Amino acid sequence: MSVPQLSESTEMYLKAMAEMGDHNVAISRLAERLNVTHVSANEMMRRLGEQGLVTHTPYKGVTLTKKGHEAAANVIRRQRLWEVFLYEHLNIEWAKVYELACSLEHATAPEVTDALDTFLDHPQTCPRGNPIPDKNGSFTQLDGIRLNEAEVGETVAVLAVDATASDVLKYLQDKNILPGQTIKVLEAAPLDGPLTVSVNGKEVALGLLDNRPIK
Amino acid sequence: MSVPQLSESTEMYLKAMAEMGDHNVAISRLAERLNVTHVSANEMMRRLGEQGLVTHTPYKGVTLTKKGHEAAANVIRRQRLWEVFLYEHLNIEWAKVYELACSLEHATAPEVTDALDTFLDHPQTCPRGNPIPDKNGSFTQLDGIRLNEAEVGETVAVLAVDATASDVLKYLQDKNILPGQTIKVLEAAPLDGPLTVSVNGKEVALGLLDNRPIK
DNA sequence: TGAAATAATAAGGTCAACCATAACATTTTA
DNA sequence: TAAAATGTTATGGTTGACCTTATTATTTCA
Repeated sequence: MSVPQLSESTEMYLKAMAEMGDHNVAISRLAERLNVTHVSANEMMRRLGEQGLVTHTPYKGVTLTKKGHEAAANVIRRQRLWEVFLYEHLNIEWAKVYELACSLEHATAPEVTDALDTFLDHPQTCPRGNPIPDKNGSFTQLDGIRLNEAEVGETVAVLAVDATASDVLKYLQDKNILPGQTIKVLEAAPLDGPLTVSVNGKEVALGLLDNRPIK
Repeated sequence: MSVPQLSESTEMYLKAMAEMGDHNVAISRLAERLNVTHVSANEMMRRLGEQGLVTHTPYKGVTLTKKGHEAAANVIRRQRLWEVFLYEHLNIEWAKVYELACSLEHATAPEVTDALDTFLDHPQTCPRGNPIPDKNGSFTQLDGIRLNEAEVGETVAVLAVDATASDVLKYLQDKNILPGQTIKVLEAAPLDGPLTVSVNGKEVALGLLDNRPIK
């Protein structure tokens, strides 16, 4: 009770936008990710526009305003802190943590967020390897490359995983493609096709470009 | 996301009913406690009745069914576990814990509840002294008396506090009327009027009958 | 026992966030 | 450059949980 100043729905849209690059996000991509129709997403963008959270340039996509970006960083902060708690302290499996933390984030008052941050000793990244914004919403930027940018034959360490869909996370968990893991790129199918990588001596196919490794 | 099978609103009604005695709860009391009109509460009771969660005997009040009682116990379990976490581990002040935990409870998946219970080492009571239902919804019953049932002149230990309203909790916190505290009943105004008690050598007036001490 | 208090129900309205269908505008690409 | 793809807007509908106002039913108590 009493927590939300922005609705859960609004927070989900803002978070999705931030996770999708913040700038000129196609409304149809947003709709896909949030599992709503593009008409609903359009409507919602109009509302968020009225609230000064996003700007919409027709046919070019939506962009977070400063205010929107701050709100999004705050949501992401809450979520990633919960991810750390669920993973490190409650021992919940890696692939489930994102989704379970997502529910909690919307119900978390600022003082709980801050106390949690203290309790966790100010973690820098979530279990997926992504940075946790600080109280003011500043992110430290990861300096890695996308997995599809790695050379064939190159061995890289997984820095972070962008994926949020639970089936993708489950797949990565099963194949042991987790932050810290070393993997070797064996083959890249043409036209940005699937990559074949080697993990712990096993070959794994990755159709998704959802990993961000560092050399 | 994805957590709730019962809506937040439904959970709040069920919890309130359980906290108010479970049996023949006057809909108008319920409405007061939840800050909705009695018409809305009536409507909602009709819906919960259709879902088999409550039975309504007109002019007699509403009663939780077995199913409703189980659901309520589950909500209370989640809330009280969060209360323990917020109080013991995040060091959030006693008077705020109830309300902050209330937000979290609705966003908590069963596996998170169970993992939290394990993390907290299966606590028996919340910071307000009330028992935490187990996984199956069984409560251990407190054996105390209500403060207004104590004799004038009697010294009692506070077993638990029933209050949930944040201003009441704040008052009790300020006056140090917390579980474990020893207090002496100095005077009882007639007609269930306010009690005067002594706490740490200070006199405190209690108009509310919202404490449950044990001899 | 009859008036006052309390409880229940009816009727109609709001609001956020969704939906579908359809028309129209712009951009991409073949 | 025209057709296909993509994006936008309009219209009307749904659902849950509220609201107000008003009427009717029951219980309580003086």
